[in-house]
Amino acid sequence: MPELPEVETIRRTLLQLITSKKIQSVSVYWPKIIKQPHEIEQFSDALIGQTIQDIGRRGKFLIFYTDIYALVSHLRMEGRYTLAQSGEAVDKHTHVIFHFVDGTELRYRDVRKFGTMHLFRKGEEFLSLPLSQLGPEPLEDTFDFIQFKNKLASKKRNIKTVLLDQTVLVGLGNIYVDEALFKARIHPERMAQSLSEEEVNVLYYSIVETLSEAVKKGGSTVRTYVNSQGEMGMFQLEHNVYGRKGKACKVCESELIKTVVGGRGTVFCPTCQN
DNA sequence: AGAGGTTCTCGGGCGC
DNA sequence: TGCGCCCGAGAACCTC
Repeated sequence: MPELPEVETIRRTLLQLITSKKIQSVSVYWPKIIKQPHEIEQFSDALIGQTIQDIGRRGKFLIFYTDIYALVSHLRMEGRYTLAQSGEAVDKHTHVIFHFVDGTELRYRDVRKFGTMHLFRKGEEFLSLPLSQLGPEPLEDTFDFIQFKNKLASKKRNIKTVLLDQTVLVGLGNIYVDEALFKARIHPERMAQSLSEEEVNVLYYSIVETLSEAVKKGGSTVRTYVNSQGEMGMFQLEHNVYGRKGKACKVCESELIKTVVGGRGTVFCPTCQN
């Protein structure tokens, strides 16, 4: 599910909704979501009495900062957060609930149960997995063109697969990688190291523009995703290729093709992207 | 029926 | 043979 724009939208929404709230207790109904600490009771007990101070984001990870902890949360395919009143019916796909002292609660719902949570002492969250190996943030100054170019030159894989590798850069998933490659007019199966400097340059700016534009629009709404207030993102209206298999390319009218690249469904324009 | 927005692990193959 | 890297497959789940 959420890629960088959706996670950023969720971060901003949740920040408004739960900052300064104090946790009274934590319920975990599907322990496998919690990857650290291994003992679920330690996870729940540690958070009792903690107050939400801030919410950060690193790539597709949300980071909830409390007084002394950093809770790192990945939504994978279908994870969702909602704020509810205690006492409201809990549906069967809700796996973790953070109960606040004010009678509201933050619920984590995840139909496929792929999402993960790791609890660290604040300051230690970047020292080990899952955050320790991540590449640069494409919307920050740390996304350096020269480094990006050198990284691509060292890879012997197709460009789509390389861009999905979160150690190369963070934030791109299956939707935005197809969109960025379309914008850059690059075929998803091109070998990364075969790209000219000019092509890498166009790709670099295509990634930045695609993601920042999507953040501005509140992300995409695809199937099950809505933000934490139940609002839908609007960027899907602007998709040029994702979800448009068989439709006409908005630039040249050619029929968009769907294939599999690196095991992922991939839509592109056979005329514009080569 | 099988694909789906994600990422981790594992085993095989290759080059040095 | 050993090591490192790369790649693809499979797994973690459920819904339509």
